[in-house]
Amino acid sequence: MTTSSTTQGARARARIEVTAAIKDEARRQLAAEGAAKLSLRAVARQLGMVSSALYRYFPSRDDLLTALIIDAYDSLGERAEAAHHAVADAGPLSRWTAVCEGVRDWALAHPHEYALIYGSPVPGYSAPDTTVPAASRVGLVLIGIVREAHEGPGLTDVPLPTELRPEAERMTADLAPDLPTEAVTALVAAWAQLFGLVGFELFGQFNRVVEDRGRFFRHAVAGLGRGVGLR
Amino acid sequence: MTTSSTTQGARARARIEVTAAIKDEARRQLAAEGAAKLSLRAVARQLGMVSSALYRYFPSRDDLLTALIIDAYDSLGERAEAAHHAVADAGPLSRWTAVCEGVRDWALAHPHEYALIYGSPVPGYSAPDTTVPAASRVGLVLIGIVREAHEGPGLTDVPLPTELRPEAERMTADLAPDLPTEAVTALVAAWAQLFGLVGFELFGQFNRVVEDRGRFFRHAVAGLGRGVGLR
DNA sequence: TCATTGTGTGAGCACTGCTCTCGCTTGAGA
DNA sequence: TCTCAAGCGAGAGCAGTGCTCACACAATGA
Repeated sequence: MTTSSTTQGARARARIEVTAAIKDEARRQLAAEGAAKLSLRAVARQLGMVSSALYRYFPSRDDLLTALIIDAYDSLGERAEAAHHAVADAGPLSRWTAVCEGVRDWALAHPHEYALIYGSPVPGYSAPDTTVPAASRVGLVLIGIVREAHEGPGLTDVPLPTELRPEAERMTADLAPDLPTEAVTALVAAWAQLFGLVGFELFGQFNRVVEDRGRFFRHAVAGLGRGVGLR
Repeated sequence: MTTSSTTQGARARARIEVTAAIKDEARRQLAAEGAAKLSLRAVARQLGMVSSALYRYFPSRDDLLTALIIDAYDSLGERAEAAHHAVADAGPLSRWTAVCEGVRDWALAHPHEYALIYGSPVPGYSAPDTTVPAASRVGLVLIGIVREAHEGPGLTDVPLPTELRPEAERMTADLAPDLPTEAVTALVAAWAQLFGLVGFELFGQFNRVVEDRGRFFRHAVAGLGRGVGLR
């Protein structure tokens, strides 16, 4: 045991490659057919291996899905971070809408992966804690925008009823102790509402209702940003 | 042919009963295990019939799901309408939050049915137009609240950028020509955002983030209502 | 009365996730 | 350098799935 260093034997390198190949093929099937039709046997078949061999790499279908979920969160998180960096010198509200549009663009480009992470959780499946860091990335970008606004041009005041103050302060301590608790609370709500907009567009709820969805989305998320105190 | 009247033969009545029994058992399995694990064979087994017999009533698994979807939409719609009637003499904003809380309560009580209609669409499944009337009921309740506010105490002004005006007027003509286009546009956005809040709570996105979810929800939807112009 | 229709049966197809045993190959320690 | 456990792939097999089809029986309407 105690095999430590980076340059492992051919065995270990092969394992990494095969694992990646399985995930790639699985992602391809996911994009083509959706999570429910992702079949271990079909993945193995496509890779020219027998289905049981695949269990050497992923102990179950759910574990494969978990790997794909983490990748999807990371992919979306990267997109949000990239969108943020691309408009680094704009005002807070512009940065906010840019990040939101990055999220929407990613979702439209990867509908099945979006459904995997923000749609209904698959069967009895419940995401393990492993996914938490990747899942947090979009939220962290949004917090970053509020923070920069707070330290820079400032935030407008948003109301917070007293009955919610204990919970608001709990959340603030957890998420961003350096920010006004009103802004943090509004941010959490806006975060959820953002994905309501994206989900409704993606899952067909806007069919026959909203046509010019890009413009509608831009307007709606600008409203969200203002609700958080950005300007 | 041309069998017309209500009091059909025993055959027809039996068909209705069996159809209902199938849906009931299917709903039971849906609530217990979720849509993906709903099995025609298991339903048939539970009902003491052979699986192929079930195809006399529902031509495919998707058709059974469609029936359940419509029922779920109707159940949710009823709940929203009941919540509305229960606070008929309150102010518009109170009525708004009451309806939103009705939606949330229903979702928490029927998580799998909620996932079925507002989560990611099942496999390759895409909901047929049959579901539209049932799916519209919650939206109609919300429109009704805005209408009563408009005809009664009035709506506060909400901004609408000129670039969105054409789309906003299209939506208004479709949904509620008698209401201010600013309010209708804001309403559509709030409608989607409402389900973002519900979905995040139900699908675990609020785990480790929001604890006092009832209060948080109440606060957030009050903000949504204000964004539409209610007071 | 008789033919048509509706309904339940059971076998069967092609597929799924997953398990288990069997050998081959690899690579680290003696 | 040799050895032997561990890693890995093959294949058979189990229990389950959605769905189809030929068949038999019962209800219905002409």
